[in-house]
Amino acid sequence: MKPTDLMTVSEVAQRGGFAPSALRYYEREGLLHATRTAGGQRRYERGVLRRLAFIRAARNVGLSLEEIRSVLAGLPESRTPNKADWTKISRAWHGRLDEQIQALVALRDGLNTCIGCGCLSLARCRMSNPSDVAATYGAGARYLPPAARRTPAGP
Amino acid sequence: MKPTDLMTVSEVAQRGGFAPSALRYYEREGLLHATRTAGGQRRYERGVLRRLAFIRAARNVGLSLEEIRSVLAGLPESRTPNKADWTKISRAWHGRLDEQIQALVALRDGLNTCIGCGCLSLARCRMSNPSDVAATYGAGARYLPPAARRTPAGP
DNA sequence: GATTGACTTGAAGTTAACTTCAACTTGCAC
DNA sequence: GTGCAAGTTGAAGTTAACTTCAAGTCAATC
Repeated sequence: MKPTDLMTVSEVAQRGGFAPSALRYYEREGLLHATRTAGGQRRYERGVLRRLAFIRAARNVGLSLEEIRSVLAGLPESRTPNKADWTKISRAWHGRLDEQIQALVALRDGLNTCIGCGCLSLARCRMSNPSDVAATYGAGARYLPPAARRTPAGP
Repeated sequence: MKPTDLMTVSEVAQRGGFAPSALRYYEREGLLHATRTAGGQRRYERGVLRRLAFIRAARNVGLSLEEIRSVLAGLPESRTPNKADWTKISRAWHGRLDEQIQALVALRDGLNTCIGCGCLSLARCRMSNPSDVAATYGAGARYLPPAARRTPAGP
């Protein structure tokens, strides 16, 4: 609890790989919390880095900030989240990743079929049939987004 | 080339699973072409359905419209694209899908490690380390986007 | 105690991929 | 030949996830 444990916004930005503006945005959106100095400047506890690591990973997996927010809301506020807290959350991802991998494999194999038959037919091709898309991947499923491509905010 | 082969915008929207506004948008962006009636209304040839199927599949795989546009630009304008034309394009996707699957598997396995060690450490966890993200997945890689979740435009 | 670089806020801007709107025109059925 | 559903356009609106800006404040150093 030494004050030296606290980090400024630019320090966190640097170490966490996010732009300061993103940190402020995340705070407004309720994903992050910062204490304040007497003068009103943000000071972050070390735990924020783990939180940011989690946020980045979640974004890479395709979760929206809103989803991440609600997942993070499951963390205990009363104490510093421990290994078990994080593990519980992470475990849920495993299933999600498995689903995503399966969906992609299905997509690839469907594509093989298409290459084989050269069809890309609207009626049959599972790559693109609109109803198939809904049926195959379900309403809640999401996949790795362009976010994964973004360069983590640099200088 | 019978005029009866031509479809109206709402017919294509219905059959292709896109909203009419999306079709007009795609046309503005150079992904689609439509002939016009004397009065200026759009009429689509049957081939547009295959093109739309391709666009949908590409979107599901995470390509931006810009990328799709440039891929589609590789199709011959002088003749109706044939089986071989589409196959050539589709083949390139196979590699892309393989890459995406590999990336996801790496992510999942990294996550296993994290669950095992409970770390989610910024320094070590390949799930979230900013530089790892860039290094592991490369600048050009993209993954399945929220687009896959969207319901294909309905009534 | 003055300098100055880092920090603050709210508001507005950005991008992709569309959708919605208003005002007007076509084209097919009767 | 008329009625009206369906089509047309350009402009503006939408959403997520931020960034940028302007105008001003803080805090660490000299």
